[in-house]
Parts: sequence; C-alpha cells; structure tokens
Amino acid sequence: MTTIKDVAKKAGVSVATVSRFLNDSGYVSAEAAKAVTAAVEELKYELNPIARSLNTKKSNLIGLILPDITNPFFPELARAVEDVALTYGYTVVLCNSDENPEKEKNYIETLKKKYIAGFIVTSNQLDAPHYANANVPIVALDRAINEKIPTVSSNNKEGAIMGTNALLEQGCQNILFLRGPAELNPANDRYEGFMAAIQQSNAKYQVVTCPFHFTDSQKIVEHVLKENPQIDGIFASSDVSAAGALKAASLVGRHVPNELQIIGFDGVAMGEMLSPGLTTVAQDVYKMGAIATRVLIKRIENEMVEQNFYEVPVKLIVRGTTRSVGE
Amino acid sequence: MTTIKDVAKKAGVSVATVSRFLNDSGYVSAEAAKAVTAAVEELKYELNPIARSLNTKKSNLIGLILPDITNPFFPELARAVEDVALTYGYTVVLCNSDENPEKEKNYIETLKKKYIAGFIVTSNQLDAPHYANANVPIVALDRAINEKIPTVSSNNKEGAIMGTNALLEQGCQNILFLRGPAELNPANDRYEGFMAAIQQSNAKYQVVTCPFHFTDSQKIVEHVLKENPQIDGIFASSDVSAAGALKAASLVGRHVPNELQIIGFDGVAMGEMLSPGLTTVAQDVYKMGAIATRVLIKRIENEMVEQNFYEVPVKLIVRGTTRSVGE
DNA sequence: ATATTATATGTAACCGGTTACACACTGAGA
DNA sequence: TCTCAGTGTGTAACCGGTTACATATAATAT
Repeated sequence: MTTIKDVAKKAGVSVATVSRFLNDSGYVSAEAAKAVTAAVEELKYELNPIARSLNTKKSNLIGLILPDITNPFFPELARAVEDVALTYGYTVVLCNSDENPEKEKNYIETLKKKYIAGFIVTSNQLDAPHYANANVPIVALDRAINEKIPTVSSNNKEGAIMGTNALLEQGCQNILFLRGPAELNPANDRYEGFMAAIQQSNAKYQVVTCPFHFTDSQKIVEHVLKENPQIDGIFASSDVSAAGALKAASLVGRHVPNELQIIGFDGVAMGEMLSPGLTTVAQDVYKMGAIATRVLIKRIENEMVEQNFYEVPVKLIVRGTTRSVGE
Repeated sequence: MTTIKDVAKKAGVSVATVSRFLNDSGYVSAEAAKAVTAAVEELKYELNPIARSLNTKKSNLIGLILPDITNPFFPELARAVEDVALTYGYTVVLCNSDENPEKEKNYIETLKKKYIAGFIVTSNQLDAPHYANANVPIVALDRAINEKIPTVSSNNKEGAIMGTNALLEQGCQNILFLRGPAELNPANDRYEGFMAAIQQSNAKYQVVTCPFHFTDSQKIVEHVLKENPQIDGIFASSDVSAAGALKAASLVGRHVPNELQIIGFDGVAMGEMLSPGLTTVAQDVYKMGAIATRVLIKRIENEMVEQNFYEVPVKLIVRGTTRSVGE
C-alpha cells in the first residue's frame, strides 16, 4: 500500500504539502502541485479514509435508520438514499430499528464511534433524547422528529383530499376510511385530509383504524363489509391495507369497481400487480429519499440549507379499482 | 472522549496492559484486570473502532452487494444479513450494483480502503477478477461466483421439480414454463428441474423465456395464451412473472384456477395479496441471508467452515392459483 | 545451583493521515 | 530601508489505538 509518505518522497516535498494539496487547504505552489499530481498518478496513490477519519473525526458514512427494510415502502427509499449518497462519495449503512428506541439508540452510539457523517431517520421516537443530543447531522424522513431537524415528507393531507375527492367524483356515497395507526404522523395527516374532503360533501362515511398489515386489514374489512353492505367506496391509508380490502371484497363477493371502489395510498409496485390494478395516491418515495440525502449532505458539508421542511407532492394513479378508467 | 490512556492512568497500568486486557491477548494479571475493569467502568470508556482499524487493518463492516434492493427478493435478504450481523457486532453497508461490474468493482475498492471485513454478494459477474483478487472474505448468495467462494442458494432444481409435479398432480396436461434469463444460474437450475419432472410425465409443455419483470411477463403470457388456448398450467420461474401471468389470464378471460393453474417461484409477500393467492415454490430467503452471514463471519474470524456450498430447501405454498385447496 | 519457561508489564514505534507552528521568501506600502 | 501581509514549505505532534521488544520475576526442569 502506498502512503502519503511515499508520495511525498517521490514528489520531493513534505507530507504536509501533499496533504495540503490533496485537501486543497493552505498554500501550495504550482510546481509542488504538479510534482504531487505526478507522484500520485505514478504510484496510484489513494488516500486512506480510516487514517483520515482518525484525526478529522469525520467519515463519509451515512446511517439510514428505518423500521424495517422488508416493509415495501422502504426499499425504494433506501435505493434513492444510496444512489444520491454514491454520487457525493458517501456510503450507506443500513439499520433496521423495528421502531425500537433501544435499537435506534444503539445504532446511533455505535456509528458515532465510527465518526458517521450523518443520519437519515424514519422513526416515531420523535423527540427521544438520543436524537436531540446526537450532535450529528440528521434528516427525518416521512415522520417529523422535531422542529430543529429538517424533515422530508409527502404531502399527505393534500393526497388524502385528492383520493377522497376521486372516490366522490366517481359517485361513492358511502365511504369507508381505513385509518392508519394513530402514532404515525403521516396516518394522521391522511386522516385530516380525508375528513376535510368528506365534510365538504354530502356523502356518508365511517372510519376504522387498521394497521398497515395485509391479513389484519383483510379481516377487518371483511367484517365491516358484511355488516355494512351499503359501503360503495374504500379509501385505505396504505396500499397494503387496500390490498387487504380488495381481497376482502372478493371474498365477500362484492365486485370491484362496479359495486365497490377502492383507493390506496403509497404507490408501491405491488399495486400494479393486483387484479384489478389498484388505484392509489402514490408518493414519490424515491424523490423523498433523494431530497433527504441531499439535504443531509449539505448539512454535513456545512452548506446553508434554505428550509427545514420539504413536502414532496403525491400523485393519483388511476387503475382498475376505481371506475373512471377500466383496464 | 476518554481514551485508552485515560484508562491506563486511572488503572495505574500502561496502555499496553489495557489493550491486552481489552483484546484478551497476551498476559494480564488478575489485579491488573480488576483495575482496568474498574477504570473502564468508571470512565465509561469505549474503544475507538477507527483507531483500532488503522493498525489492525480490519473493521466490523460487512458489505452487502446486490443488484437492486428494490427487487422484492432482496429486502428480506438484507434484513437477515443485518439481523445476524448485528448479533455478531457487525454493521452492514448497502451496495446496489445494478448488475454493473464497474459499480461492483468500485464498491469493492472503496470499501476495502475502509478495511471492510468481508462481502456478501449476489452477482452474475461470476469470475470477475475483482472478486477473485479481492483478497477479502466473500460469500456468494443465490448465484455461485466460483468454486473457491462459499455459496448459499436455494435448492432450485428440487423446487422446480416440486412445482412441476404439483401442477401435474392437479391434472395439468399442457404446461407453459416461464423460464428466467439464461444468464442467471438459479433460472437455469429451475429450468433443469422443470425439464426433469415434465419429461417423466406424458404432459405436453412449452418453454418461453421471460424476464423477471411484471409488465413484460404479462404481455408475453397474454400473447402465448391467446395463441395456445390449450394451456392449462403455467409454472413461472419467479413470482413477479407469475403475477404477470395471473393478470394476463384475467385479461384473456381464463379462469384461475379452474381453466388455468399457476405456480410461481420465490415466495415473496406480494403473492399472498393477489386474488386468488399465488401458489408458489417459496425460498427461505431469510434463512439464506442468515446462513450466508454466519458463514462469512466465520471466515472473517478465521474459524473453519465445514463446507463450501449450502443449499436451503424450498417449500411449496399452496394458495388459490392451483386447484388443490381453494381459498 | 543453574538453565529454562511461563507469566506479567512497560516503552516506544507504528498504523496513515492532518495540522499547529516555525521559518523563509516575496513584494507592497510607509 | 524597514515593516508587514501574503505565499510556500517542512518538522513534528497528534488522532487513539496495537504490538514488537526489552525487561523482570516466579516456577519448573536439569
């Protein structure tokens, strides 16, 4: 392995000069620069990031903390984070937290010892002290951590209004809203959006809380549908729930979209594969991840960030579970 | 930050003794051990992994190189890798390669500079020199790299035989096999399995190559189904293709499973959400990831590994796209 | 009694960089 | 001519550990 000393020797300068040149810090004459460039080239020298980290106390590692990569929402996010990180020369460490504060804390501690550059976090531990005191750049994704921490999320309320109106416009008179867990900010925003839109209308509605889990959703909806045959539209706060609702509809024997229309929320790939294809309010997850990463890197590199809150617009994707367009 | 020097001073010993005690290397007397333990405790000392890495030239980072975390096969794998890594004190770096040798190579180089402990790799660049010459422990996942590199994969051939026989037993007489890309080892093994089983029978069959991509598969199957109304069974080499086939069937108006039975391969979560639920030959992806990680860590820690090839059994999950059991 | 081995510890070099500090030179302004 | 700011460079300390080597003592073998 060639070291900075080898380069210095070859270039006929001191290691300090080489370092200064490489980091573009301090004064370096044109000749010295040329000599060093040549030596680096010739020796194929590559700086050792570990040695550097040891005294700068910085690395180019970014920690991505999310509940569970297995949840269909996150892979695309992770992908975006990694893509952007790569272009800026950062590397992504994957951390599944299971929403467990202990695990989160543990990861933060462990990675801080490695001089991690920053974190992108999706968590409910909004104001857990391990974030407030982390003393390292953080960007929150999807769910706000606290006001001081920049946050990137979808325009959930807007999206819910959009979805509700789509159902209304297609003639639904009796809508079931599948509300997500109350601990989740995005779920609450979606609920607010639904309420805002539905109350503008004359339609009847009911709200049922429903975890973002396929089988559970299916069972809940199956039950509700049996009790309430008059329901002609379902707006689910997640695609997984919507998929459960769709299955429930088929089990209960209600034709989608003729007798019952369904709209999901998220826009995961699976929606397309269902029959009929799932109409959904799609989040631009990739974009969220990309923005979050860029903001984080700006923070890391001490550039000014203009704002502290980024809302990524959602988009209605119309497929077969609503009537507007057949498939 | 408290350093090893602080601990040494507090314990009244030299840094060498502290280091020896902490690493359980060399001789340390009982008294010294006690003093150091107390000092560590009192100062809440935690060893700096970067400083250590600098001279051991080792870290506790594991690189996970896979084509695309967005592909539904990989999140569970990543999850398993991370879970196991965590219990052994390792941290996972996520690398999406897009099957691009340049990217793979680049990641390997970059991470080697960080003294990465080892890699878990899913790649087709079977014997690319950057693996052979990586000079760092590697375990291959799903697809073999070369004989010297331990490999963990599913029992693909066995699984394909199992799936084919299931179709046969349910009375299929004319089976369409959706073969995966020829560059992929697992796809070839599945093809072999299918051929072995089908040739034992009197059933007619045809084979069509089909990428692991939903819309493409759907279109291909739609076309084939129109041309060949006699097809009464489809065995897809992947669940995504099977989902495409299922959708194609519904578009072409063939009832599943009455007129046409479908079996997929992989066992991704999405299969359950389809209507009818997808019968599939499920891989135990989590287990594959877990085994791979354990094997890698053994290699890293210079323990003997018994074998160089691990086959994880697959399992037939019967749902609604085959007749055996309704839903 | 002496040689040998196992146990125990400290000193200092080293891993591969960054950077504070000292020093030298140049040219402009007083 | 003297001063001073700006430019350029090297020496050596430092980041926080590990480890080769030297040294010392106790226990065992011969």
